Amino acid sequence: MNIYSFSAREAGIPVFAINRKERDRKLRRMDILSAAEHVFGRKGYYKATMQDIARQAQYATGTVYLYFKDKETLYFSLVEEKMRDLLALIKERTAAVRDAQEKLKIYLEEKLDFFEKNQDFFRIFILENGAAQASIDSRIATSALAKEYLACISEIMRLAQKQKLVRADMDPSQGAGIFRSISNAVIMDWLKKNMQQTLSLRQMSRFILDIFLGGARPSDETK
Amino acid sequence: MNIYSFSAREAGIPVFAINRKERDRKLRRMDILSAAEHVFGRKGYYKATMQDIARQAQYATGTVYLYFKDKETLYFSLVEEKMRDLLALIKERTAAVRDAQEKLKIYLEEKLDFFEKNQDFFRIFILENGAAQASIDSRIATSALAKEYLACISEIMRLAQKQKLVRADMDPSQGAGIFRSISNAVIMDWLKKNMQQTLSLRQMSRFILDIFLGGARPSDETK
DNA sequence: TTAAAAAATGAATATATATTCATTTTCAGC
DNA sequence: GCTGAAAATGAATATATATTCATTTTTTAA
Repeated sequence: MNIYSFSAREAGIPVFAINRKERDRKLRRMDILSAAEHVFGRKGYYKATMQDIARQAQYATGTVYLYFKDKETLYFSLVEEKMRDLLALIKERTAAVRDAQEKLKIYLEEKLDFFEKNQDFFRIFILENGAAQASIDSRIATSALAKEYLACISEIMRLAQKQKLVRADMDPSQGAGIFRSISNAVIMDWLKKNMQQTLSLRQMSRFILDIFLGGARPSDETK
Repeated sequence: MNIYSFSAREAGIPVFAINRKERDRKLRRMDILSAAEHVFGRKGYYKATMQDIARQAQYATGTVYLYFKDKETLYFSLVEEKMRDLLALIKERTAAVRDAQEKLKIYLEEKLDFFEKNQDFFRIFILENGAAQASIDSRIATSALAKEYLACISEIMRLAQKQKLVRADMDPSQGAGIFRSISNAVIMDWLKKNMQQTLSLRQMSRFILDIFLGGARPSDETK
Protein backbone atom coordinates (compact mmCIF):
# COMPACT_ATOMS: atom_id res chain seq x y z
CA MET A 1 0.00 0.00 0.00
CA ASN A 2 1.13 3.46 -0.80
CA ILE A 3 1.03 5.87 2.08
CA TYR A 4 1.24 8.83 -0.28
CA SER A 5 -1.51 10.03 -2.49
CA PHE A 6 -0.47 8.67 -5.83
CA SER A 7 -3.22 6.64 -7.35
CA ALA A 8 -2.92 3.15 -8.68
CA ARG A 9 -5.81 3.67 -11.06
CA GLU A 10 -3.52 3.55 -14.05
CA ALA A 11 -0.89 1.24 -12.67
CA GLY A 12 -2.73 -1.91 -13.63
CA ILE A 13 -1.27 -3.88 -10.79
CA PRO A 14 -2.56 -7.43 -10.65
CA VAL A 15 -3.59 -8.85 -7.33
CA PHE A 16 -1.53 -11.98 -7.92
CA ALA A 17 2.14 -11.44 -8.48
CA ILE A 18 2.20 -12.73 -12.00
CA ASN A 19 5.05 -10.41 -12.71
CA ARG A 20 6.64 -9.17 -9.57
CA LYS A 21 9.51 -7.40 -11.33
CA GLU A 22 7.30 -5.22 -13.35
CA ARG A 23 4.92 -4.59 -10.51
CA ASP A 24 7.77 -3.55 -8.22
CA ARG A 25 9.08 -1.19 -10.83
CA LYS A 26 5.68 0.44 -11.13
CA LEU A 27 5.40 0.79 -7.40
CA ARG A 28 8.78 2.49 -7.18
CA ARG A 29 7.84 4.74 -10.03
CA MET A 30 4.73 5.71 -8.12
CA ASP A 31 6.77 6.42 -5.02
CA ILE A 32 8.83 8.85 -7.02
CA LEU A 33 5.73 10.46 -8.50
CA SER A 34 4.30 10.88 -5.02
CA ALA A 35 7.50 12.48 -3.82
CA ALA A 36 7.51 14.75 -6.86
CA GLU A 37 3.93 15.73 -6.17
CA HIS A 38 4.85 16.64 -2.62
CA VAL A 39 7.87 18.70 -3.57
CA PHE A 40 6.56 20.35 -6.75
CA GLY A 41 3.31 21.19 -4.98
CA ARG A 42 5.09 22.96 -2.17
CA LYS A 43 8.05 24.58 -3.87
CA GLY A 44 6.91 24.96 -7.45
CA TYR A 45 8.68 23.47 -10.43
CA TYR A 46 11.80 25.61 -10.45
CA LYS A 47 12.55 25.77 -6.76
CA ALA A 48 12.11 22.02 -6.46
CA THR A 49 15.39 20.21 -7.07
CA MET A 50 15.86 16.65 -8.20
CA GLN A 51 17.72 16.09 -4.98
CA ASP A 52 14.71 17.28 -2.98
CA ILE A 53 12.54 14.83 -4.81
CA ALA A 54 14.98 11.97 -4.49
CA ARG A 55 15.37 12.59 -0.78
CA GLN A 56 11.61 12.76 -0.32
CA ALA A 57 11.31 9.41 -2.11
CA GLN A 58 14.21 8.04 -0.06
CA TYR A 59 16.39 7.45 -3.08
CA ALA A 60 19.70 8.80 -4.26
CA THR A 61 19.58 11.49 -6.88
CA GLY A 62 20.66 9.26 -9.73
CA THR A 63 17.96 6.71 -9.06
CA VAL A 64 15.24 9.09 -10.11
CA TYR A 65 16.80 9.05 -13.57
CA LEU A 66 16.35 5.31 -13.82
CA TYR A 67 12.61 5.95 -13.80
CA PHE A 68 12.28 9.29 -15.55
CA LYS A 69 14.32 10.68 -18.40
CA ASP A 70 14.63 14.15 -16.93
CA LYS A 71 12.97 16.69 -14.67
CA GLU A 72 10.52 17.92 -17.28
CA THR A 73 9.39 14.43 -18.07
CA LEU A 74 8.91 13.66 -14.40
CA TYR A 75 6.78 16.76 -14.03
CA PHE A 76 4.87 16.05 -17.21
CA SER A 77 4.17 12.46 -16.18
CA LEU A 78 2.95 13.62 -12.81
CA VAL A 79 0.56 16.19 -14.23
CA GLU A 80 -0.67 13.88 -16.96
CA GLU A 81 -1.32 10.93 -14.73
CA LYS A 82 -3.05 12.87 -12.00
CA MET A 83 -5.20 14.69 -14.50
CA ARG A 84 -6.00 11.45 -16.22
CA ASP A 85 -7.19 10.02 -12.90
CA LEU A 86 -9.36 13.04 -12.21
CA LEU A 87 -10.78 13.20 -15.70
CA ALA A 88 -11.53 9.49 -15.73
CA LEU A 89 -13.44 9.82 -12.48
CA ILE A 90 -15.40 12.78 -13.71
CA LYS A 91 -16.25 11.28 -17.07
CA GLU A 92 -17.28 7.98 -15.58
CA ARG A 93 -19.50 9.52 -12.94
CA THR A 94 -21.08 12.25 -15.04
CA ALA A 95 -21.81 9.84 -17.88
CA ALA A 96 -24.17 8.02 -15.56
CA VAL A 97 -26.71 10.84 -15.46
CA ARG A 98 -28.66 12.80 -18.07
CA ASP A 99 -29.55 15.89 -16.12
CA ALA A 100 -27.18 18.82 -16.56
CA GLN A 101 -27.54 20.09 -13.02
CA GLU A 102 -26.83 16.61 -11.74
CA LYS A 103 -23.76 16.45 -13.96
CA LEU A 104 -22.48 19.73 -12.57
CA LYS A 105 -23.07 18.52 -9.06
CA ILE A 106 -21.22 15.28 -9.67
CA TYR A 107 -18.39 17.05 -11.41
CA LEU A 108 -18.00 19.27 -8.38
CA GLU A 109 -18.17 16.46 -5.88
CA GLU A 110 -15.57 14.40 -7.68
CA LYS A 111 -13.30 17.37 -8.05
CA LEU A 112 -13.63 18.43 -4.45
CA ASP A 113 -13.03 14.92 -3.16
CA PHE A 114 -10.07 14.57 -5.44
CA PHE A 115 -8.37 17.75 -4.34
CA GLU A 116 -9.13 17.15 -0.73
CA LYS A 117 -7.02 14.03 -1.11
CA ASN A 118 -4.47 15.69 -3.40
CA GLN A 119 -3.80 19.08 -1.92
CA ASP A 120 -0.24 19.29 -3.12
CA PHE A 121 -1.39 18.58 -6.61
CA PHE A 122 -3.99 21.30 -6.46
CA ARG A 123 -1.30 23.99 -6.46
CA ILE A 124 0.33 22.46 -9.50
CA PHE A 125 -3.00 22.10 -11.23
CA ILE A 126 -4.04 25.66 -10.63
CA LEU A 127 -0.75 27.03 -11.88
CA GLU A 128 -0.94 24.99 -15.04
CA ASN A 129 -4.47 26.19 -15.63
CA GLY A 130 -3.75 29.72 -14.64
CA ALA A 131 -1.64 31.01 -17.43
CA ALA A 132 -1.16 28.66 -20.31
CA GLN A 133 1.64 30.85 -21.63
CA ALA A 134 3.71 30.25 -18.58
CA SER A 135 2.98 26.54 -18.57
CA ILE A 136 6.20 25.04 -17.38
CA ASP A 137 6.34 22.22 -19.83
CA SER A 138 4.78 23.28 -23.10
CA ARG A 139 3.65 19.72 -23.60
CA ILE A 140 1.09 20.21 -20.86
CA ALA A 141 -0.80 23.19 -22.25
CA THR A 142 -1.01 21.52 -25.62
CA SER A 143 -1.64 17.97 -24.44
CA ALA A 144 -4.69 16.13 -25.65
CA LEU A 145 -5.61 15.53 -22.06
CA ALA A 146 -5.70 19.21 -21.13
CA LYS A 147 -7.95 19.86 -24.11
CA GLU A 148 -10.12 16.92 -23.23
CA TYR A 149 -10.54 18.18 -19.71
CA LEU A 150 -11.75 21.55 -20.89
CA ALA A 151 -13.90 19.96 -23.56
CA CYS A 152 -15.54 17.77 -20.98
CA ILE A 153 -16.73 20.71 -18.90
CA SER A 154 -17.67 22.69 -21.99
CA GLU A 155 -19.79 19.76 -23.09
CA ILE A 156 -21.67 19.76 -19.82
CA MET A 157 -22.16 23.49 -20.21
CA ARG A 158 -23.59 23.02 -23.69
CA LEU A 159 -26.03 20.46 -22.34
CA ALA A 160 -26.95 22.82 -19.51
CA GLN A 161 -27.85 25.42 -22.09
CA LYS A 162 -29.95 22.98 -24.05
CA GLN A 163 -31.76 22.09 -20.85
CA LYS A 164 -32.27 25.81 -20.12
CA LEU A 165 -30.34 25.52 -16.90
CA VAL A 166 -27.81 28.09 -18.05
CA ARG A 167 -28.30 31.26 -20.06
CA ALA A 168 -27.76 30.87 -23.78
CA ASP A 169 -25.70 34.02 -24.30
CA MET A 170 -22.65 32.42 -22.78
CA ASP A 171 -20.02 30.68 -24.77
CA PRO A 172 -19.78 27.13 -23.38
CA SER A 173 -16.03 27.28 -22.98
CA GLN A 174 -16.36 30.62 -21.27
CA GLY A 175 -18.99 29.19 -18.98
CA ALA A 176 -16.72 26.25 -18.28
CA GLY A 177 -13.90 28.64 -17.43
CA ILE A 178 -16.11 30.57 -15.04
CA PHE A 179 -17.43 27.46 -13.36
CA ARG A 180 -13.94 26.12 -12.96
CA SER A 181 -12.67 29.41 -11.57
CA ILE A 182 -15.37 29.65 -8.98
CA SER A 183 -14.69 26.18 -7.72
CA ASN A 184 -10.95 26.77 -7.72
CA ALA A 185 -11.43 29.99 -5.77
CA VAL A 186 -13.44 28.14 -3.17
CA ILE A 187 -10.89 25.34 -2.91
CA MET A 188 -8.12 27.91 -2.58
CA ASP A 189 -10.00 29.68 0.16
CA TRP A 190 -10.60 26.41 1.97
CA LEU A 191 -6.93 25.50 1.77
CA LYS A 192 -5.77 28.93 2.85
CA LYS A 193 -8.08 29.09 5.82
CA ASN A 194 -7.07 25.55 6.71
CA MET A 195 -10.56 24.28 7.27
CA GLN A 196 -9.45 20.69 6.85
CA GLN A 197 -10.23 19.95 10.45
CA THR A 198 -13.75 21.29 10.67
CA LEU A 199 -15.24 21.02 7.21
CA SER A 200 -14.88 18.63 4.34
CA LEU A 201 -14.34 20.24 1.00
CA ARG A 202 -17.10 18.19 -0.55
CA GLN A 203 -19.62 20.00 1.61
CA MET A 204 -18.87 23.14 -0.38
CA SER A 205 -20.36 21.69 -3.55
CA ARG A 206 -23.90 22.91 -2.85
CA PHE A 207 -22.59 26.40 -2.15
CA ILE A 208 -20.51 26.51 -5.33
CA LEU A 209 -23.40 25.34 -7.46
CA ASP A 210 -25.68 27.91 -5.87
CA ILE A 211 -23.24 30.67 -6.62
CA PHE A 212 -22.64 29.57 -10.16
CA LEU A 213 -26.29 29.11 -11.05
CA GLY A 214 -27.96 31.68 -8.86
CA GLY A 215 -25.24 34.19 -8.16
CA ALA A 216 -24.21 35.94 -4.99
CA ARG A 217 -27.43 37.92 -4.56
CA PRO A 218 -29.52 37.00 -1.53
CA SER A 219 -32.33 34.59 -2.37
CA ASP A 220 -34.90 37.35 -1.74
CA GLU A 221 -36.45 36.97 1.67
CA THR A 222 -35.67 40.36 3.14
CA LYS A 223 -35.12 42.88 0.40
CA MET B 1 6.80 59.55 -24.04
CA ASN B 2 7.03 55.90 -23.29
CA ILE B 3 5.84 53.64 -26.06
CA TYR B 4 5.55 50.74 -23.65
CA SER B 5 2.89 50.32 -21.08
CA PHE B 6 4.72 51.29 -17.93
CA SER B 7 2.89 53.97 -16.08
CA ALA B 8 4.35 57.21 -14.87
CA ARG B 9 1.83 57.46 -12.09
CA GLU B 10 4.45 56.89 -9.44
CA ALA B 11 7.41 58.40 -11.23
CA GLY B 12 6.68 61.91 -10.08
CA ILE B 13 8.15 63.44 -13.16
CA PRO B 14 7.90 67.23 -13.23
CA VAL B 15 6.77 68.88 -16.43
CA PHE B 16 9.68 71.33 -16.28
CA ALA B 17 13.11 69.79 -16.26
CA ILE B 18 14.05 71.04 -12.83
CA ASN B 19 16.27 68.04 -12.44
CA ARG B 20 17.00 66.41 -15.73
CA LYS B 21 19.48 63.90 -14.34
CA GLU B 22 17.05 62.40 -11.95
CA ARG B 23 14.20 62.50 -14.42
CA ASP B 24 16.28 60.71 -17.05
CA ARG B 25 17.24 58.06 -14.59
CA LYS B 26 13.59 57.44 -13.75
CA LEU B 27 12.71 57.23 -17.42
CA ARG B 28 15.41 54.65 -18.06
CA ARG B 29 14.29 52.72 -15.04
CA MET B 30 10.80 52.69 -16.48
CA ASP B 31 12.10 51.48 -19.82
CA ILE B 32 13.66 48.54 -18.07
CA LEU B 33 10.50 47.84 -16.13
CA SER B 34 8.52 47.88 -19.37
CA ALA B 35 10.95 45.48 -20.96
CA ALA B 36 10.76 43.24 -17.92
CA GLU B 37 6.97 43.31 -18.07
CA HIS B 38 7.09 42.24 -21.68
CA VAL B 39 9.53 39.40 -21.13
CA PHE B 40 8.28 38.13 -17.77
CA GLY B 41 4.72 38.26 -19.03
CA ARG B 42 5.51 36.11 -22.02
CA LYS B 43 8.12 33.70 -20.72
CA GLY B 44 7.44 33.60 -17.02
CA TYR B 45 9.95 34.46 -14.35
CA TYR B 46 12.31 31.55 -14.74
CA LYS B 47 12.47 31.27 -18.48
CA ALA B 48 13.05 35.00 -18.81
CA THR B 49 16.76 35.81 -18.69
CA MET B 50 18.36 39.08 -17.71
CA GLN B 51 19.81 39.16 -21.19
CA ASP B 52 16.33 38.89 -22.72
CA ILE B 53 15.21 41.82 -20.64
CA ALA B 54 18.29 43.90 -21.38
CA ARG B 55 17.95 43.23 -25.08
CA GLN B 56 14.27 44.16 -25.01
CA ALA B 57 15.17 47.40 -23.28
CA GLN B 58 18.02 47.96 -25.73
CA TYR B 59 20.68 47.86 -23.07
CA ALA B 60 23.60 45.61 -22.33
CA THR B 61 23.13 43.00 -19.67
CA GLY B 62 25.18 44.82 -17.06
CA THR B 63 23.22 48.02 -17.39
CA VAL B 64 20.12 46.47 -15.91
CA TYR B 65 22.10 45.99 -12.72
CA LEU B 66 22.75 49.72 -12.49
CA TYR B 67 19.03 50.13 -11.97
CA PHE B 68 18.03 47.00 -10.10
CA LYS B 69 20.00 45.05 -7.55
CA ASP B 70 19.12 41.66 -8.98
CA LYS B 71 16.51 39.72 -10.92
CA GLU B 72 14.21 39.17 -7.96
CA THR B 73 14.22 42.83 -7.09
CA LEU B 74 13.45 43.77 -10.66
CA TYR B 75 10.53 41.39 -10.67
CA PHE B 76 9.36 42.53 -7.27
CA SER B 77 9.53 46.20 -8.27
CA LEU B 78 7.56 45.47 -11.39
CA VAL B 79 4.79 43.64 -9.59
CA GLU B 80 4.66 46.16 -6.78
CA GLU B 81 4.54 49.21 -8.95
CA LYS B 82 1.94 47.88 -11.36
CA MET B 83 -0.23 46.66 -8.55
CA ARG B 84 0.16 49.98 -6.80
CA ASP B 85 -1.06 51.74 -9.95
CA LEU B 86 -4.05 49.45 -10.26
CA LEU B 87 -4.96 49.61 -6.60
CA ALA B 88 -4.64 53.39 -6.54
CA LEU B 89 -7.01 53.66 -9.49
CA ILE B 90 -9.52 51.33 -7.94
CA LYS B 91 -9.44 52.96 -4.52
CA GLU B 92 -9.71 56.43 -5.91
CA ARG B 93 -12.62 55.62 -8.18
CA THR B 94 -14.59 53.38 -5.84
CA ALA B 95 -14.21 55.84 -2.96
CA ALA B 96 -16.28 58.30 -4.98
CA VAL B 97 -19.50 56.28 -4.65
CA ARG B 98 -21.51 54.89 -1.76
CA ASP B 99 -23.51 52.22 -3.52
CA ALA B 100 -21.98 48.73 -3.37
CA GLN B 101 -23.19 47.70 -6.78
CA GLU B 102 -21.71 50.87 -8.22
CA LYS B 103 -18.45 50.12 -6.45
CA LEU B 104 -18.34 46.65 -7.93
CA LYS B 105 -19.04 48.05 -11.36
CA ILE B 106 -16.30 50.63 -11.08
CA TYR B 107 -13.86 48.11 -9.71
CA LEU B 108 -14.54 45.94 -12.73
CA GLU B 109 -14.26 48.71 -15.23
CA GLU B 110 -10.97 49.94 -13.87
CA LYS B 111 -9.59 46.44 -13.74
CA LEU B 112 -10.69 45.59 -17.24
CA ASP B 113 -9.32 48.83 -18.67
CA PHE B 114 -6.10 48.31 -16.83
CA PHE B 115 -5.52 44.79 -18.08
CA GLU B 116 -6.59 45.65 -21.57
CA LYS B 117 -3.66 48.06 -21.55
CA ASN B 118 -1.38 45.71 -19.61
CA GLN B 119 -1.89 42.30 -21.10
CA ASP B 120 1.60 41.10 -20.41
CA PHE B 121 1.20 42.04 -16.81
CA PHE B 122 -2.06 40.12 -16.52
CA ARG B 123 -0.24 36.83 -16.87
CA ILE B 124 2.17 37.77 -14.11
CA PHE B 125 -0.64 39.00 -11.94
CA ILE B 126 -2.70 35.87 -12.31
CA LEU B 127 0.22 33.63 -11.52
CA GLU B 128 1.05 35.57 -8.40
CA ASN B 129 -2.55 35.38 -7.30
CA GLY B 130 -2.98 31.79 -8.33
CA ALA B 131 -0.93 29.93 -5.82
CA ALA B 132 0.56 32.02 -3.10
CA GLN B 133 2.82 29.11 -2.13
CA ALA B 134 4.55 29.19 -5.44
CA SER B 135 4.88 32.95 -5.41
CA ILE B 136 8.19 33.54 -7.07
CA ASP B 137 9.45 36.16 -4.73
CA SER B 138 8.15 35.51 -1.24
CA ARG B 139 8.11 39.25 -0.68
CA ILE B 140 5.14 39.50 -3.01
CA ALA B 141 2.73 37.13 -1.32
CA THR B 142 3.47 38.74 2.03
CA SER B 143 3.65 42.34 0.87
CA ALA B 144 1.42 44.93 2.46
CA LEU B 145 0.22 45.83 -0.99
CA ALA B 146 -1.02 42.33 -1.83
CA LYS B 147 -2.91 42.27 1.45
CA GLU B 148 -4.30 45.71 0.83
CA TYR B 149 -5.55 44.69 -2.58
CA LEU B 150 -7.47 41.76 -1.17
CA ALA B 151 -8.69 43.83 1.75
CA CYS B 152 -10.01 46.44 -0.63
CA ILE B 153 -12.26 43.99 -2.46
CA SER B 154 -13.27 42.28 0.78
CA GLU B 155 -14.30 45.66 2.09
CA ILE B 156 -16.56 46.25 -0.88
CA MET B 157 -18.00 42.80 -0.34
CA ARG B 158 -18.74 43.59 3.28
CA LEU B 159 -20.54 46.73 2.24
CA ALA B 160 -22.47 44.78 -0.38
CA GLN B 161 -23.68 42.49 2.35
CA LYS B 162 -24.71 45.38 4.53
CA GLN B 163 -26.66 46.79 1.60
CA LYS B 164 -28.26 43.39 1.01
CA LEU B 165 -26.80 43.17 -2.45
CA VAL B 166 -24.95 39.98 -1.61
CA ARG B 167 -26.01 37.04 0.51
CA ALA B 168 -24.89 37.20 4.11
CA ASP B 169 -23.73 33.58 4.41
CA MET B 170 -20.59 34.31 2.45
CA ASP B 171 -17.32 35.20 4.03
CA PRO B 172 -16.31 38.58 2.54
CA SER B 173 -12.83 37.41 1.63
CA GLN B 174 -14.32 34.31 0.04
CA GLY B 175 -16.73 36.46 -1.90
CA ALA B 176 -13.86 38.68 -2.95
CA GLY B 177 -11.96 35.62 -4.15
CA ILE B 178 -14.94 34.43 -6.16
CA PHE B 179 -15.57 37.80 -7.70
CA ARG B 180 -11.94 38.14 -8.64
CA SER B 181 -11.83 34.64 -10.10
CA ILE B 182 -14.82 35.22 -12.28
CA SER B 183 -13.38 38.39 -13.70
CA ASN B 184 -10.00 36.77 -14.20
CA ALA B 185 -11.61 33.86 -15.99
CA VAL B 186 -13.37 36.24 -18.34
CA ILE B 187 -10.21 38.23 -19.00
CA MET B 188 -8.35 35.00 -19.66
CA ASP B 189 -11.00 33.86 -22.09
CA TRP B 190 -10.92 37.20 -23.85
CA LEU B 191 -7.15 37.07 -24.18
CA LYS B 192 -7.14 33.48 -25.33
CA LYS B 193 -9.80 34.01 -27.95
CA ASN B 194 -7.98 37.13 -29.05
CA MET B 195 -11.04 39.34 -29.15
CA GLN B 196 -8.91 42.50 -28.95
CA GLN B 197 -9.97 43.46 -32.42
CA THR B 198 -13.69 43.16 -32.13
CA LEU B 199 -14.59 43.77 -28.51
CA SER B 200 -13.17 45.92 -25.77
CA LEU B 201 -12.64 44.15 -22.50
CA ARG B 202 -14.47 46.88 -20.63
CA GLN B 203 -17.66 45.86 -22.38
CA MET B 204 -17.55 42.62 -20.45
CA SER B 205 -18.12 44.35 -17.14
CA ARG B 206 -21.90 44.18 -17.32
CA PHE B 207 -21.74 40.48 -18.11
CA ILE B 208 -19.35 39.74 -15.26
CA LEU B 209 -21.46 41.62 -12.76
CA ASP B 210 -24.58 39.82 -13.96
CA ILE B 211 -22.91 36.47 -13.50
CA PHE B 212 -21.54 37.30 -10.11
CA LEU B 213 -24.77 38.72 -8.73
CA GLY B 214 -27.37 36.77 -10.63
CA GLY B 215 -25.58 33.61 -11.64
CA ALA B 216 -25.51 31.72 -14.89
CA ARG B 217 -29.17 30.72 -14.83
CA PRO B 218 -31.33 32.24 -17.55
CA SER B 219 -33.21 35.33 -16.38
CA ASP B 220 -36.51 33.39 -16.63
CA GLU B 221 -38.34 34.31 -19.79
CA THR B 222 -38.73 30.86 -21.33
CA LYS B 223 -38.49 28.23 -18.66
C1' DT C 1 27.72 -20.17 -1.46
C1' DT C 2 28.68 -17.84 -5.34
C1' DA C 3 28.73 -15.30 -9.53
C1' DA C 4 26.33 -12.74 -12.87
C1' DA C 5 22.74 -9.30 -13.45
C1' DA C 6 20.01 -5.58 -11.83
C1' DA C 7 19.42 -1.69 -9.06
C1' DA C 8 21.04 1.99 -6.49
C1' DT C 9 24.48 5.29 -5.24
C1' DG C 10 26.47 9.95 -4.97
C1' DA C 11 30.54 12.29 -6.42
C1' DA C 12 31.98 14.35 -10.67
C1' DT C 13 30.62 16.78 -14.84
C1' DA C 14 28.11 19.82 -17.86
C1' DT C 15 25.45 23.64 -18.53
C1' DA C 16 22.94 27.63 -18.08
C1' DT C 17 22.59 32.07 -16.56
C1' DA C 18 22.82 35.57 -12.77
C1' DT C 19 26.08 38.75 -11.48
C1' DT C 20 30.47 41.35 -11.60
C1' DC C 21 33.92 44.45 -13.15
C1' DA C 22 37.79 46.06 -16.07
C1' DT C 23 37.31 48.63 -20.14
C1' DT C 24 35.00 51.75 -23.38
C1' DT C 25 31.81 55.31 -24.58
C1' DT C 26 29.18 59.29 -23.67
C1' DC C 27 28.46 63.58 -21.50
C1' DA C 28 28.99 68.14 -19.06
C1' DG C 29 31.42 71.98 -18.14
C1' DC C 30 35.23 74.61 -19.32
C1' DG D 1 38.64 70.37 -28.36
C1' DC D 2 39.91 68.73 -23.67
C1' DT D 3 39.19 66.43 -19.19
C1' DG D 4 37.16 64.18 -15.50
C1' DA D 5 32.89 62.04 -14.20
C1' DA D 6 28.99 59.24 -15.22
C1' DA D 7 26.94 55.70 -17.81
C1' DA D 8 27.09 51.75 -20.49
C1' DT D 9 29.28 47.65 -22.14
C1' DG D 10 29.82 42.64 -22.58
C1' DA D 11 33.25 39.24 -21.68
C1' DA D 12 34.67 36.78 -17.63
C1' DT D 13 33.30 34.74 -13.22
C1' DA D 14 30.49 32.47 -9.84
C1' DT D 15 27.00 29.51 -8.71
C1' DA D 16 23.45 26.37 -8.71
C1' DT D 17 21.67 22.24 -10.11
C1' DA D 18 20.38 18.90 -13.81
C1' DT D 19 22.42 14.97 -15.49
C1' DT D 20 25.88 11.25 -15.96
C1' DC D 21 28.51 7.27 -14.86
C1' DA D 22 32.14 4.55 -12.51
C1' DT D 23 31.54 2.14 -8.35
C1' DT D 24 28.96 -0.29 -4.72
C1' DT D 25 25.11 -2.90 -3.06
C1' DT D 26 21.41 -6.00 -3.63
C1' DT D 27 19.00 -9.58 -5.87
C1' DT D 28 18.52 -13.76 -8.43
C1' DA D 29 19.16 -18.30 -9.65
C1' DA D 30 22.07 -22.14 -9.94
